[in-house]
Amino acid sequence: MQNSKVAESIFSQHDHQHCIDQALAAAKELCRQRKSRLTPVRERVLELIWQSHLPLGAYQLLNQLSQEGFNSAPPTVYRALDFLLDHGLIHRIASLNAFIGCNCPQDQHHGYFLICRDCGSAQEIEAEEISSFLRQNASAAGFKVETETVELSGLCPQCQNRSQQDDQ
Amino acid sequence: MQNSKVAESIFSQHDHQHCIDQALAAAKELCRQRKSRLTPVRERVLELIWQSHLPLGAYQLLNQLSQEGFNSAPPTVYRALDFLLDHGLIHRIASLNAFIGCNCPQDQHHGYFLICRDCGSAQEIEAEEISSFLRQNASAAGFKVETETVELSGLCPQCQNRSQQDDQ
DNA sequence: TCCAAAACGCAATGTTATAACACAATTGTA
DNA sequence: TACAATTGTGTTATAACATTGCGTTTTGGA
Ligand SMILES: [Zn+2]
Ligand SMILES: [Zn+2]
Ligand SMILES: [Zn+2]
Ligand SMILES: [Zn+2]
Repeated sequence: MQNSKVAESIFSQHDHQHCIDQALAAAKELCRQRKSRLTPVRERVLELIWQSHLPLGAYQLLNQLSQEGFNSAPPTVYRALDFLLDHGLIHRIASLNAFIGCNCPQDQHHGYFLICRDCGSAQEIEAEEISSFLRQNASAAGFKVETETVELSGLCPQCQNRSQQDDQ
Repeated sequence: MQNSKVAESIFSQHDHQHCIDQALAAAKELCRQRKSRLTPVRERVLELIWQSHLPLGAYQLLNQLSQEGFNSAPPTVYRALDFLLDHGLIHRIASLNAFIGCNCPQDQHHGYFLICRDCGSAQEIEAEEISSFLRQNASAAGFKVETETVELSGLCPQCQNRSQQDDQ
């Protein structure tokens, strides 16, 4: 965790093609290093997930895949998602049953998310402090944490402004 | 949040009948105050949820209800669950698609959970520090938190001991 | 007693995820 | 290159979770 990208807000306008390019490049490099195969389906699913910062459901991905001539049965997309999850290239958002790209797949980590209920965007936020804080709380109960699900839903800066304007 | 019950670990052996009695009594009192109707289905669903500290899925509840002569279609149990959720008598655990009783429904709060992957028990943990910490982190990104999903999965004290013994 | 709102019964359907098994592609090895 | 083992994919079916719509019953209050 922690490179300069992480701090950038995805809620504001930004060069999203850069997000995509970087994610795809990182994925290819990672798979090369690990001698894992980023097959066409897997790569395409990752691209589809990165088309925006909106978490996508498996069946949304499935629809898009099938329109592109890929085979379109649930196992196809779930297998691709499993692969991407295993390699940390995406995260699953439990409260939405949806999947989102990870912008720092190099280092193993849990995903912590800010999810806007209005525009739907999900931003992954910095982890170390949160993780240590939560683990500290858990260990007070003698509990050994293995996986962490932290998903905060609410309003992003943009949508707060928008709803204020609407009030007027 | 915050009465003496909260700190007690549900992972160790305890007088669980006391948990049940207290939860049911609190529910009745709360509904009385709010002039809400804790109907037979709703009460029975709450009892079923409290039969242990294992989060239960809607269809597990449905099976048990039907064996008791209650109507057994999904909407029945989901409506009861919605009622109980609305009144804070239970929490939904997103990472499990399951429901668990709340031991302090008096005050409105989010549920933070320690979930043992071995025995399946889920313990709700104290909230205020976690909540303020998370909100602080979120507000640094200009994000306004409304709902919080915090679910830590791992090994409870008991199951840590057990797996150590198994290793020998 | 009558009414409106709340709760419930019921059937169908929608959504998310996995099981099981056959076949194809890839990789490492002799 | 042959060939076995592994890994990935196609396909069908089904499990698991959740909601919609509509009509009937119950309930509490005017
Ligand atoms: Zn972007
Ligand atoms: Zn937003
Ligand atoms: Zn108990
Ligand atoms: Zn346990």
